[in-house]
Amino acid sequence: MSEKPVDKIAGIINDHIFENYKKNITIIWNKPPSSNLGDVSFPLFSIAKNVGEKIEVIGQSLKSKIENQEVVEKVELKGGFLNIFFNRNYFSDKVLKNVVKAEKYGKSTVESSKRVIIEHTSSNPNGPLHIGNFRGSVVGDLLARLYKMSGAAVNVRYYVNDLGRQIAPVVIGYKLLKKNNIAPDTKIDLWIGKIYATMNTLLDIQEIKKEIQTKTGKYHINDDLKYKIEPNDKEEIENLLMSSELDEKTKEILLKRTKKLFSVQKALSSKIPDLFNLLRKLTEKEVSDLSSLTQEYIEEYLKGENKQIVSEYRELTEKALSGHIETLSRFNIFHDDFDRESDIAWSGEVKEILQKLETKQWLRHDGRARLLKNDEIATALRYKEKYNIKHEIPDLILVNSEGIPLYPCRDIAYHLHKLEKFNANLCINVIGKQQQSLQLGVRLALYALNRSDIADKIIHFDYEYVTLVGRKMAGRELEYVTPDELYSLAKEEVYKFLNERDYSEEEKSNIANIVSAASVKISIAKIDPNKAVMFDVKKATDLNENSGPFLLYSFTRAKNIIIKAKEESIPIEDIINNCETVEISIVKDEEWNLIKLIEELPMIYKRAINTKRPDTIVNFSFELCKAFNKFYDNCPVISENDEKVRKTRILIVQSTIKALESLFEVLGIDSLEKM
RNA sequence: GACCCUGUAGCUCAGUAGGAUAGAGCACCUGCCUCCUAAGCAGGGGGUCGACGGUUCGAAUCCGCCCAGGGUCGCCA
Repeated sequence: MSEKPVDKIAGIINDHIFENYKKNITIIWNKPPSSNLGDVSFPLFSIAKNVGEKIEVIGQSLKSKIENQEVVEKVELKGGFLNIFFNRNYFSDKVLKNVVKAEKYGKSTVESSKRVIIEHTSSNPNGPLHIGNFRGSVVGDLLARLYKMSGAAVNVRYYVNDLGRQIAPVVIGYKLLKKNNIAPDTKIDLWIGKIYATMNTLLDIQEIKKEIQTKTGKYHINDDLKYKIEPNDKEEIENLLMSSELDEKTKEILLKRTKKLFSVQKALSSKIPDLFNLLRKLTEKEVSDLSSLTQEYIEEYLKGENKQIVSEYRELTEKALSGHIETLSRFNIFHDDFDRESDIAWSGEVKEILQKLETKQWLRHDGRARLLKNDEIATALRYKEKYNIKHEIPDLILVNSEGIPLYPCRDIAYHLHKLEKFNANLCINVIGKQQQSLQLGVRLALYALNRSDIADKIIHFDYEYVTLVGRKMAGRELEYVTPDELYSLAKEEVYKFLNERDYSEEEKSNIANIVSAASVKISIAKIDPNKAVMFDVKKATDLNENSGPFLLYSFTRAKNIIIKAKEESIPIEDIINNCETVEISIVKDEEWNLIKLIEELPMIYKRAINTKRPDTIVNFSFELCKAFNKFYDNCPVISENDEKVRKTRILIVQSTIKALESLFEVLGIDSLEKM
């Protein structure tokens, strides 16, 4: 349809008001609460008030203007609303034939002027993806697909934070295992996650023991127990601290840390006893001082000159990343480019940036540390004014007191060339909400560097984190749920259905893969990213609770009608290819409601992009499927005797298929003909 | 203390450029497979939209003030 009927009517109202009252007002419309009130309605209150006319009078004159439109069946004036009923056959004729003939329904050029970078996932390469950062993957993927559907050029990037301090012990642990010919007993990133938890715990134990020794001067560390807290260790430390001369606050902190470490150690030695003990023994045997070795690794990798260490780091992070990629691909989530934080650190850009900032009045020195006075930048360069920020903005720490540049420096450099490389006019960073102030800091730093042009193109698309029912996620204690886990749990559920069906093993496996992926992905995608979610594994893998399988099932039902119709020798291809000649005949509400929804799809895409709410796509898909299932139950296609009605229904089914294919593409889920 | 987000049915969540009787799914009851796959459909119960004020023809939606939960706030990312 070249112009939406609603817009056309709104236009008529607008013209009428302008002609008679010389006023230009925005016309709003909405869906009546019940379909027997009409298909669309225009509230007249504000219009009447605006032009100083009685609602009845303006309503009547608009009614007579509108009711002679071809697409309009009748107009009713009720309770201050102008209610429009469309001519169902006329409206459906336009919609169905347009959709059926479309190469890809919903594909548009609305955003074709945009070149969009979407950065998402960007999880630290020291363990598996868990549902927290996977939420970002899902949201980012939907956004990317949405922009593509709307004609934008899209570049999806993954920022690999391989410089994190906590990665060094993992590299060391991984090397120890490799040297001793211990092979992974599970998916590589999961295995790395275990090493991460273990090595960082060992490191912490060593460090706290050292600290207590220095501070109290009395504690003696048994060399064999450098990396372990025994129950009597714990008692000794507690007694020592209580009787020591240290101030209360220090005592309290040290005590708390000791307790925490003891419980983490306990958790690990019960969850992964073999690996934990093995790594502890290897560390004791082969690493004299884990703490200083870690420091050496961190420093060397930041410099990037020690080939040996660089290659060890690269091997480990590459492996972890390969696990992420494998996981993501199960859910049809792909990246175009991977950028390593270390590459940026080695490039010299950070130095340049710091030098440039050094010349500005906003850089504050504090010993060797460098801080950016963000509040002053935001005021002086009118950032506050532009984005309506009224509160104070905290400083951004660029360099720590040891003179080491921190993460934001690299992120500033990254943004500078990321946008230029792709010639992007929009950059959406899908990053957890915790980084809100950090991300703002980076944009302000760009302002300070006279690159407000770049900063203004960056959007921090923040999403809330995921918590587990009854517990917190904690990588260090191996307390997390992975998308891989959900995927296999969902698969078990799917097989419960499939085992009652007479499909081949190959078919079953294919169906199980697609349904499980959709189930997990949709269960995450359907929630507003702004909402912190309490994640319940049982619910997430309950197929009745989730809309993913429901969407897929609706599609198979639609497809099946077409397949069956062909078997019954109904000339489907012919009807579809020559749909112009079909005389549309709508006889049931279920047909009509479905068609109205199909017509809305392009608008839904537009709105999802404008409001940056990819979750609305899921809700719309669900509504559409619901309407289709009602149609399915009430409107037989193949056995329908009236030829016009039958052909109309075939076009309705085909349009539904087209709409769902489009939606599935945006959601990144595969479709099935059988399930 | 400052800032951001959230609070809607027993549970999980939609609905916010102000609109008519606040909606789904799950769970709980009741029906429907001689009929295109029942992973479906039909029906039922269940709500002071966190509280109180304000703005107006009209508020879950906008404003103010509270309350509760989560997050961030100088060297981790």
